[in-house]
Amino acid sequence: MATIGMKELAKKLKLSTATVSKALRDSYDISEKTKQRVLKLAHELNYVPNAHASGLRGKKSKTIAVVIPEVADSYFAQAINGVETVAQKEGFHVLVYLTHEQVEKENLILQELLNGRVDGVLISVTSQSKDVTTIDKLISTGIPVVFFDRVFEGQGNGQITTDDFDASYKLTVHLIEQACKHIVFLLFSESLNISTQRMNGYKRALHEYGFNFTENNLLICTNQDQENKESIYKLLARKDRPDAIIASVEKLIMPTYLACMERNLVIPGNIRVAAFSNLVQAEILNPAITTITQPAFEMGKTAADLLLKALKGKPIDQEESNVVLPSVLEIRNSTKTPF
Amino acid sequence: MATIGMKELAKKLKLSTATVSKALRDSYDISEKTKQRVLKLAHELNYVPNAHASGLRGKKSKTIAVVIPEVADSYFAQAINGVETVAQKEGFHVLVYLTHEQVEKENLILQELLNGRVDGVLISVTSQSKDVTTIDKLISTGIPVVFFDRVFEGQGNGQITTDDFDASYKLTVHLIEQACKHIVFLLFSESLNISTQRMNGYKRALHEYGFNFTENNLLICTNQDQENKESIYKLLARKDRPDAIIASVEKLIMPTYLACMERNLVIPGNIRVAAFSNLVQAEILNPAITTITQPAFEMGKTAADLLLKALKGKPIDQEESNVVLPSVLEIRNSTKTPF
DNA sequence: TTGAAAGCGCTAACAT
DNA sequence: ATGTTAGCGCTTTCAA
Repeated sequence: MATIGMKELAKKLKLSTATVSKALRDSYDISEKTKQRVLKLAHELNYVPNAHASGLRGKKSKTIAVVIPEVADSYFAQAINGVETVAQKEGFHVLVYLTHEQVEKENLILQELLNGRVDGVLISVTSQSKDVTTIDKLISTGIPVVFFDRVFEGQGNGQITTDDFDASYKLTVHLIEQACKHIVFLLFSESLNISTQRMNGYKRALHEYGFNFTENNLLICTNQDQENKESIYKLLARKDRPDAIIASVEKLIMPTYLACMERNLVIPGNIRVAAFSNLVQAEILNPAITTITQPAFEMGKTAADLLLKALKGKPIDQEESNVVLPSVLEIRNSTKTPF
Repeated sequence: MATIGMKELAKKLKLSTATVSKALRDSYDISEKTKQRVLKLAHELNYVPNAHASGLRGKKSKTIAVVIPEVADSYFAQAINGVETVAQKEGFHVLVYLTHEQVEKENLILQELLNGRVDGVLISVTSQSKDVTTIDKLISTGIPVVFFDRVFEGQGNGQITTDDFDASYKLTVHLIEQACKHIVFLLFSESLNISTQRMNGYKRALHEYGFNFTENNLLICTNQDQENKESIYKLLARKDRPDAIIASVEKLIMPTYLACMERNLVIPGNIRVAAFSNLVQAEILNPAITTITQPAFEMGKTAADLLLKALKGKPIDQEESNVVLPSVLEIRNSTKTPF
């Protein structure tokens, strides 16, 4: 049993496919009566237009791609949710592609999108991404690209980010106010804008409060949990052991907590810990962790809205294409000075 | 600058599109030399075949849909990862649809997939889903449907599940061995197979150990976090307050922990808590929570493998289409008898 | 070994 | 207000 197509629909109605097509798209030059007839039967027979045919014909696929490093991260999971909400409302389909933090994969994926599969792209780049040629190619092909969170400055048709610098600054100040004297920043990538923004906010706070910033203030992490845990474990044995750690991305929370446990260091008694994270369970961690929480859902929503607006050919002013949403510093027990 | 199409490619090579097409698909009746020439230029010019054209022509879209209740849940995030891994390897694209636990949405989504947009469907149904007509329609249209985790017994082209009954039984026995006398099971849905399986394993253990099962052993939860928290909060004030709680799905962990905190009940001192959850951070919760962890990634992978196999028209035997993977009971502090 | 041509299902320009 | 028809880009007979 195949699905019904427009031709059969037309035949049953004793109309031409053209009329049916127009009726379905609510064209002005079809009589109300005919429209009703068509709509009714289409509904009854569960007519669904063939996506490839309309895609081929109309050069529109009603599909967008979301290209992200991974799904198993609260931020991205929540962001996808936001994207999906908008897409569903507007009748768009969402293709999800995971780069697994590999630039090469990212590039292959973007290449594949060059030929009509999607109308637009939402992307949060890899920690090593630098090259914009494929993205430029997409755009010059007429496929708008909107960045969110991990953006390339000044690229694409829009950028949705958070105030990483400020948030990081505030968090660092908070730690300093909790009497921390040696805060180590766990850096995730040296090229990612979010990483440098976060690092710079941290540096700025250090500077303002008269602390020196040296290489010892930074621990460069990778995408390997085990590796990270070992580096942090070693970090905790340094003679100038830090009295606070800032995990610049969510995935660094686990290795940090575990390393502390293994070293028998109590958080926050012996060491304070804070993280950039959207983890829903932040409050019930042991101890509850102070976080900078991004409006992830909102960001996904905003990015999708912007993309769809671009797809509709609506004019987009500078302000709209460059949105910076505020993160929230949620202070919890992991950074509170115990008495 | 538009993207290059096969026609231009053919012209530049002084060949017909037919030859180019065959060369690209490595057809037997094209000379090796021509194939090389075609492949070379195609690569140089970044030729990407138009997805809609091939989709329309060949009735194959190289796309599968993953229909799930939500992404912001460790299980689903990990499962998508598994699906994506297989899809990427096989050159398939993945459309993700969220039902937000609403049957109506689920149905609309499935309806939309009836017409060629995807070659196959992976689904984990809504907590209220009961009707299989759309799924049957998909299958009879030639679009295979594979269920994972939240399945309809005996439906579709395959089912990937875990040993929920056994896992739940084991967990309950564990609690009983920890001297728990009044274990309450937080039920998420009354119709979902995973829910009933989990509940039945629990009941069985109670029974075997000589405990009565009454309505008081069950707390029916919803999809509303706040609502759930309140029910649990009330539960904790009953004269026969439970000495253990089993959260049958991950999202019930937060309300449970929070309710306990608000009632000043210490886990596991005053009450023990365990959950079905794939939360990566289980170990660093306060306290570390005992979980039944499903092989989520593996399940996604297995489901995708099965679906692709069906798409390739390979024969699938009963055993293959009905996979039950083992969950793991990870005992942590939340259920340990304190001394 | 290569090419000509039909057609996948739909849309839109152009008749009627 | 409705119908005819061409064509989107590709694949696949079938003929050369």
